[in-house]
Amino acid sequence: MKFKNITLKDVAKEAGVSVPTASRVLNNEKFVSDAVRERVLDAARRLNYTPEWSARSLRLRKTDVIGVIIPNVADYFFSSIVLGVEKFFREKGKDIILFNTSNDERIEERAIKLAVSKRVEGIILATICRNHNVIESLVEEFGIPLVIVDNKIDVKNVDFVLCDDVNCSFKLIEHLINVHGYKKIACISGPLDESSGFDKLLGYKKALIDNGIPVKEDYIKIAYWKKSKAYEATRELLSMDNKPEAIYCMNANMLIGCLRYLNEKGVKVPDDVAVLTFDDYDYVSALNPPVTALERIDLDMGLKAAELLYRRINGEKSEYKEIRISPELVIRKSCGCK
Amino acid sequence: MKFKNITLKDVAKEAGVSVPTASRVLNNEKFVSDAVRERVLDAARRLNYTPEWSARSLRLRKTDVIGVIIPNVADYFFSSIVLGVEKFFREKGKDIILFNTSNDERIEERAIKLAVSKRVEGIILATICRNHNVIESLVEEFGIPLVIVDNKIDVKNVDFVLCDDVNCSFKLIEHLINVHGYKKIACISGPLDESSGFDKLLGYKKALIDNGIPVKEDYIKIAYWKKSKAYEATRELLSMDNKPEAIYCMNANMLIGCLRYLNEKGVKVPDDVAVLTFDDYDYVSALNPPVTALERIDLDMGLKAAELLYRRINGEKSEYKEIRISPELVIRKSCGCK
DNA sequence: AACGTTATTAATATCGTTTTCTTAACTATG
DNA sequence: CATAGTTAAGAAAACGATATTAATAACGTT
Repeated sequence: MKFKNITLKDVAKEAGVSVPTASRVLNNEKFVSDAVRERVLDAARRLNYTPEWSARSLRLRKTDVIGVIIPNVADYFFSSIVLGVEKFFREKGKDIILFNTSNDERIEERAIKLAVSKRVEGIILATICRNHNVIESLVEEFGIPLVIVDNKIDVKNVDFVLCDDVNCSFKLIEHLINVHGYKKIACISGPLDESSGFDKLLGYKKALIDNGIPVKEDYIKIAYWKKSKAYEATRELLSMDNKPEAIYCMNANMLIGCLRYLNEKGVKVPDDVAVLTFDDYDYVSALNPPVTALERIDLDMGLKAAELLYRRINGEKSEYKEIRISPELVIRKSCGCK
Repeated sequence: MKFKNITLKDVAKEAGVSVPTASRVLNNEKFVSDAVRERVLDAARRLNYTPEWSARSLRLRKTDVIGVIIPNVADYFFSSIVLGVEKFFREKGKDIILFNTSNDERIEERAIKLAVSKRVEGIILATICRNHNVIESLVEEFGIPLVIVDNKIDVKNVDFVLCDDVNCSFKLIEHLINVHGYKKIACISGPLDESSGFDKLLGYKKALIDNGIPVKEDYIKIAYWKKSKAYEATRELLSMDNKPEAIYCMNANMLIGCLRYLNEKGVKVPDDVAVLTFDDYDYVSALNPPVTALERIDLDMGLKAAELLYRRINGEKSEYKEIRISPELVIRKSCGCK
């Protein structure tokens, strides 16, 4: 069943040349005669030769492998990032190996170390880590290029690809205030020790304050990006004496939790309460009513991160960047429009 | 910045032993004195040694890498499979490298060849390929264990992990007939040259026939798993003289397309038309009304496939299996229940 | 005391590449 | 025609690990 692998030696022998010559041909180097080149290529084709990558890696000290470390592949946001990264690097002839951290800080830490020990050429990381020492020391010590997506943390010598969370949140809330005249706006927020949560809340508050509406702490529910907690939060919000007129969900997961409760109780959107979400996914526009959101950026984010990483791998030495993507509003019916 | 990598030689020197001895210690082999073992481990720790995997692979002729080939990571169904596979194999100390085929047969073919040439130890494949020669010849020639998920194709010496599509479709339709008395049931189907599409249609037809309802070809729309085509199909169905009482979407993507049309036109579910879907994802239960579906199996599928593959990698020689997962109905309101 | 046995370590070969380093042959130049 | 320069190809070394084989030490047996 399993035959002996064809090596360069076999190809060389078949073509009647030395091994290094065969190597030179297959790597498209100069200084080989056309006759020999032809013979070697022909032999390689005939024998169906495929190079042994581990030998090549060993010699060349490069693996052509990229590490992608994310909290959850089965989350639309992250899997879209992975899609972009895979597409970009596949074309460049690099493989990506995937690490799923399950939102566990220790697993993330282990994943980073593992990736480094496997000599990946670069890492794209969607971090949930609060302890940045590991990251910092690995970057310092091994000099592996690192691009962090979605969350800003305090680490040097790293590129970031982020969403312009503050302004985006701001835009959503201003729409509610300016167009619909709402004043009682609640939000279901992510955790505040992640910049993507913190900044979104910042934008929310800024929009209120700029428009002379006092921030009401009761209207802010932290649901840690989770459906079940958002469900609970929605229940609490609707059982208040001073019910909000609108609920702003800071990601799509929490939107799902929120809508589950609303549908269960027969609360009408947007008549009884308006609903907004940050992320726009396919199903958001298929909801009844379709939900107002911001344009999708995950695909773009993956692509941008990949591009940046690629340039670093190829030795670009420029200042470390912090790219902010700024999606536009996608107005649908759940906010009360139309 | 980037220091010289620490090799086993350095460790050996530091510990004052030979290289092979250091190797034996780190691989937990017998025939080393406790004193030496301690010295080597200590040296390795002090120098922060990490093995060079390509060297190890070269010598051992094993890569500890699994290939996962799927049409689209950013599709919930497939990313959930990936999640299961990653979790399983991470624990076994194996990496997974991801190939996204973008639903393109040629890319899939290339991915398989690439995976093989990278000497992955096994492959998990969600295929859309109609030309099975490539698969067959690779399995034959290289003897790499292969587990195919979601679609049955005509290939020998391969394990399958599938959904019991015929019976599941049957269950859904029978529910519509028996409980709700519907007779005019349309379906939006996947392509029929994939078993997952063909078998679902088979179950649909069987349910009708077994209950004495003639199959009406006009009620069968092929939408190739796509949102846009499902949108179009829904439009066609609702513009028929003899409108269906219920629409059965064979996957969640097509459900989204279908619902988009229904919501846009203000068609009431389930009063004007009942709706069913095959796949159940988080958002399906957050829709208004929540949509009746079958239990999720994607996570389970990934795990099962990984287990099977792992056993093959470890040399299990038993008969090749065809595992069928059989999810139960999840009855919600979109079918007219409650 | 001589020998065999066993536990521990070292020396060497090997995996499949690519990178020097050489050497040979050919070309151009005066 | 001599000499330098260029092109083409091979020989040998290297990458970092492990497997195989050989060597040594310690020990018990007779």
